[in-house]
Amino acid sequence: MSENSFNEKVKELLLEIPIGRVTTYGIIAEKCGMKSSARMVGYILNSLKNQTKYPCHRVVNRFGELSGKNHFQGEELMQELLESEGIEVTDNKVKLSNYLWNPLD
DNA sequence: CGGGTGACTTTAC
DNA sequence: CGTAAAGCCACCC
Repeated sequence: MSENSFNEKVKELLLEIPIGRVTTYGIIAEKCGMKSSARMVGYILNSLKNQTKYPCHRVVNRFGELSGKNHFQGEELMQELLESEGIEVTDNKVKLSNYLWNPLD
């Protein structure tokens, strides 16, 4: 019995994201075996946003936009966290070409 | 069981 | 990366 496999897998994957890197909902979804349901990733992250244990701020949409920043505790908290890790945030988004993390890495 | 919603993605134009 | 439409799945009423 794998419990809430999806939820659990997302948590594990979040903890595997290296500092100074970001990933997308689609990648997480696919890595958890539900690539068709990237929406669920954001939905689950919403449950983890209050838990500082998980780096929810390192998850962006496919264009690198901070789609979840509005759902964070502070309005600019997500960007501040990313910048504190060395990630440059411009126009409310990051450069996936430079910061995107691939689980295979 | 059905309808609405959401931190998304893909395809088409 | 513009808009529009469809797919997707958990959760709530």
